[in-house]
Amino acid sequence: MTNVAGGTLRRRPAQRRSAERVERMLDECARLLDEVGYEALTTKEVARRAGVPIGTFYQFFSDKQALVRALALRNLDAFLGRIVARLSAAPPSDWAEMTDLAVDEFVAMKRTTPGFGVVDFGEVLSAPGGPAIRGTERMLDAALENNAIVADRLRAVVVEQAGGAAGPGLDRALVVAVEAADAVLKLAFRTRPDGDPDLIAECKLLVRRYLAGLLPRT
Amino acid sequence: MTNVAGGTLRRRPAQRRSAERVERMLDECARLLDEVGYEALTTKEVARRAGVPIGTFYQFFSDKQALVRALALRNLDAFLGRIVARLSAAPPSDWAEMTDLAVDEFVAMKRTTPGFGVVDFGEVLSAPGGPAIRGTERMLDAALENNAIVADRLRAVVVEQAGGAAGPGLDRALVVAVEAADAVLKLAFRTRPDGDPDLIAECKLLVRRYLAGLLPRT
DNA sequence: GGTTAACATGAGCCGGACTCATACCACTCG
DNA sequence: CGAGTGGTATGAGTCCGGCTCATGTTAACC
Repeated sequence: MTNVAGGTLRRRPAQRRSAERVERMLDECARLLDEVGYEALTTKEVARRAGVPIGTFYQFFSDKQALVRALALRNLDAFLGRIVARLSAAPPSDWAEMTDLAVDEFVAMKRTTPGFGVVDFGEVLSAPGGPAIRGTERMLDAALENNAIVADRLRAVVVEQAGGAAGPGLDRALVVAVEAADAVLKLAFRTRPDGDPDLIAECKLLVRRYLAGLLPRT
Repeated sequence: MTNVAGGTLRRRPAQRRSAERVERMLDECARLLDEVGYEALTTKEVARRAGVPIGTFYQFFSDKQALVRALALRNLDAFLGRIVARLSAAPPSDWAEMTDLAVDEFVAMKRTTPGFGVVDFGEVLSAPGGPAIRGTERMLDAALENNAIVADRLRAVVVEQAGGAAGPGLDRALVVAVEAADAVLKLAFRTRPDGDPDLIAECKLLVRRYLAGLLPRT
């Protein structure tokens, strides 16, 4: 699993104290994201709450985006970790069960993990302002199309679990499914802070129907 | 159709000159969005390019978000206008044709209209940072869940065109379909500036399969 | 104990969002 | 035709947030 230092940190924390500080900054970032959102989040406030001077903050994070990106990656790993854990604990017999499970885990994450789902993996993790950025250095390469990572890891699990054949079609379908599900789930939580159950159900349906034509039933 | 002044402007332009200025500001906003993205867009630069002093800018737009929101609404109206025009010119005989047509129009808009699709209707048009905003006045009510507007208008067209029965299930399905399609299409344009054709095709498939179970075939 | 390199700190710089005191203008009325 | 009046236009200036860098502090090694 990619950990927090996976290319997003300026300096990898060497001492235990530094590592704790980084964690605290990420924690406070998450809480602030829930409280005020991405735009209103300030690095000063994150540093203040984490009890870290602003200078030290910038020793570890090159900028505000890097902070949020690091948090997103941490959350992503937690999310995938939970899915993998549940899959190996009780392997589903069915495709539909498997995707339902993924949706349920997303919902559980959203309810318990501060800052989860506030930032759009696809948007924020790729370059600021999308691919149209010109004058500044592109920070793409590192994180371009990060939802593809979700799809990638899911694919590995999926191919292994269900014994389905891999292929470009499957890959694309998974990326699309993840992107669509992500959007609908975000809508569900925008509509209702605890997640509109109807929309969550509809999300499951969407993924099922989309994938139904494409995949074997194990 | 909601025009630009539909609740998003501080002051409605009375004279012709003012109206032109507002249009120019929106045009420049659109081009800047394509060039540098939302974050790097500055109100000063928009005003400068539009040949309008910054003070005047703020006479019409309460803040940066309001500007982008107004642009999004203008684009949305253009988009829906095109769909309605094509629908009445050559009514499709089929559900699938109709949704394909909507996707094609989205792609055409994206290719010809600066700034289209850069801002997420759902995200930017609702409150900054989602529903979790606390300290500041909420600007929800006006624009909460704007993708619902797309769905709404589509629904009207759809029910009329296809003679299908309206209902809460249909409404929800349309909102979900729009949200999902929007996300996948954005992915298509992030992957390739001119829109990845495979992903565009996959988007059509997604909507077809999702709606197939729900709707009559005319 | 002394030398050196890594790390920590926060005052301050730069620039962007947004305001407000002032100037300008169109129009009315005596 | 000039004074009055209410809306409109303007841009210098305020405030604040992202980010830096000169300086102070600690750790490590000889």
